Amino acid sequence: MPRQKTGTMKAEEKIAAVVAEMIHEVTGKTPENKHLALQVTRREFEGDLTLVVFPFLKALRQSPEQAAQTLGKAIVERLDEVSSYQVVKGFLNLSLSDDYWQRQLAEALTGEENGGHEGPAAAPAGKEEAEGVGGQAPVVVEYSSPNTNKPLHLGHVRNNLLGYSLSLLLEAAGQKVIKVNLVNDRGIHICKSMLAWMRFGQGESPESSGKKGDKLVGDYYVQFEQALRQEVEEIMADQGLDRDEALSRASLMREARDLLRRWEARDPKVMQVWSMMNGWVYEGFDKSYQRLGVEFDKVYYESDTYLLGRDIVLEGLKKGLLYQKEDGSVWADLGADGLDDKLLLRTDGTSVYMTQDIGTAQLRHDDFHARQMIYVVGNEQNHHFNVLKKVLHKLGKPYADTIHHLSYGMVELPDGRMKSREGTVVDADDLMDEMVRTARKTTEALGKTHSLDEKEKDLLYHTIGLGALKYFILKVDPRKNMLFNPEESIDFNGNTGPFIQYTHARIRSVLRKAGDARMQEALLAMRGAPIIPKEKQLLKLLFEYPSVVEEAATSMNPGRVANHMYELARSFNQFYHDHSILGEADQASSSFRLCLARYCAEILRTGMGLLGIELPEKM
RNA sequence: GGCCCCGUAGUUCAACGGAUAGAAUAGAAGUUUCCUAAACUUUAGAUACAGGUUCGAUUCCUGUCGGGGCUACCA
Repeated sequence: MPRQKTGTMKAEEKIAAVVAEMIHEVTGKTPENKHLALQVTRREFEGDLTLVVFPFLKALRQSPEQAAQTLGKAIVERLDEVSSYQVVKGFLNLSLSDDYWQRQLAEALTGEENGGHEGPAAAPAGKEEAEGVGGQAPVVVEYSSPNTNKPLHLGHVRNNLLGYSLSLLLEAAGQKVIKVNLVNDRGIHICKSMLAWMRFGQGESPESSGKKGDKLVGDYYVQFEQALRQEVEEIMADQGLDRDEALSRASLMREARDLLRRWEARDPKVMQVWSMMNGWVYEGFDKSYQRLGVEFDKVYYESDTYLLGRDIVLEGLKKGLLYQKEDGSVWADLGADGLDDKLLLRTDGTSVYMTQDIGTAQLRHDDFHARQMIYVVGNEQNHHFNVLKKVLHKLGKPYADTIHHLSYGMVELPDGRMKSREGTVVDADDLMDEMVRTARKTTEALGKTHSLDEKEKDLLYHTIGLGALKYFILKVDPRKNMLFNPEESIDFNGNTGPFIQYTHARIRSVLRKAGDARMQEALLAMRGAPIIPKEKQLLKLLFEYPSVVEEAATSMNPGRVANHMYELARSFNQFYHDHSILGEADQASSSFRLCLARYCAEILRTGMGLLGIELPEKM
């Protein structure tokens, strides 16, 4: 069901009400809400809204045709908004009057808000009560969650775009949203890049080398792994040991572990290198985030949360909620949940990944008392989050139930997943560079940049390139794995971001030509214009938008919005190809089309905005 | 081995249990004196397989086959 609007009642709700009433009159039963939901009539049939009558047949004791006829007749009689109905098999197709459509359009264009952006204030009054949550408890969305030993790659790109878009979607659906990042800034992998830098770096810095900070640190991590592999090979050859044994004897590995111990002991020298190198990485990340257009309200660092996690675990142990083995390691018994027991503190008392996440969850809960804590994390960690929830339950934390893992699929390459060992990792910055380069090439080839200065051009190419990338990724259902082929550049034609951007630019061009005065006139002058099929199709898509946003928010799937935006743009192009807006002789029709085009541009802008995609005025 | 996810045109993606399974791209053929041809039109092409549930299944259930993930005192 569409969200209840303050003020006017939508035709759909009135229709549903009439149907419910009719069914009740005849049968004495109240039909289920889900059966009263209307769907937009498919393109190939006449009508605007469709009611499926099959669910009512038993109660009404009528044939599909009869039932549809009865209901259709009653609806047309009782509601001015509905002008006619057609019955096709068990489907009742209702047509709304042209006048109703035009009133809706005028209202949409003059209202303060446009579709889907109602803001928290417009949320229905008893909503919080109904959910038993006091006030405006926010939703916390964690995304990005990078490690500080490697630059961002394509997988992070999907994660960041999803997390950011999801946050905007939830806000559009009336929630208060806090965007957070959790930086994994501690652990053996960080020590590896530190060690390599200390050994081989000779004081190299981003300034001295001109390298982006995250890249520089990533290079040392790679260098460590190479040096380590070489040392291990040598040990294996010289001493005839197997790989595991050789690994544990390798001096590099021992030094890295030693570094970790010194770090945990807060050795000032180690801390100094650590914070310096992390600083470089953050500078680099910030550049990438800025280019991607994502941001955070708060950043958590694992180095701040793992100790809290350890305290919580120790407390749980004291309370007897956890158990300790003879070697000193601490475990959660998850046998009752059908899972293996989970280690929470190692024999030497240090923390594991799970321990840190326990601390993070607690800290986050204390900070925001969120109604929901969403973690945008890859589906390879399904098990981890399952266990996390179970462990928190075991520890008696009620917020365990507020945790939701938005488990998204991997980005795969034609030969499978990215592997750093095989050098197939697609770097985020490189990818963005390439997108912008392609945007430049394509745009210049079309020769449409005369009127822009250099700065405007750069901005435009960035907008188009990033638009293509974001749309490419967000149009896919987050839960599914998706494929990226580095050999083929991401498309700019067809079902793509630039296609939608281009459609918007064309509309804006028409609107500029019309001018403000004519636009104002049009609002009043459009009444009485007959609506033709291609206009009707556009109207349907435009007014379907709010429910699409709602659906996208509840299903946490920005792809819903992306695909709707494409439908809308395509539908506009079809209309625009066949019919003139400003050249139309009939004043009412021309005005109506102008309004239609304007609303179309607005919905495209807000909808694409929810995907983090900007739409240029010209391109 | 166990658990989880996924199999839709050549390819990449759609489809609250609803009508004749939509698009894009690649292929073939067209459209520009006209508000931006990054557009529009036509054409051909798919639900892995076998059962079941029901008015109706790509969607839900069972089995088979195929792909991926997880199953660390890594993160």
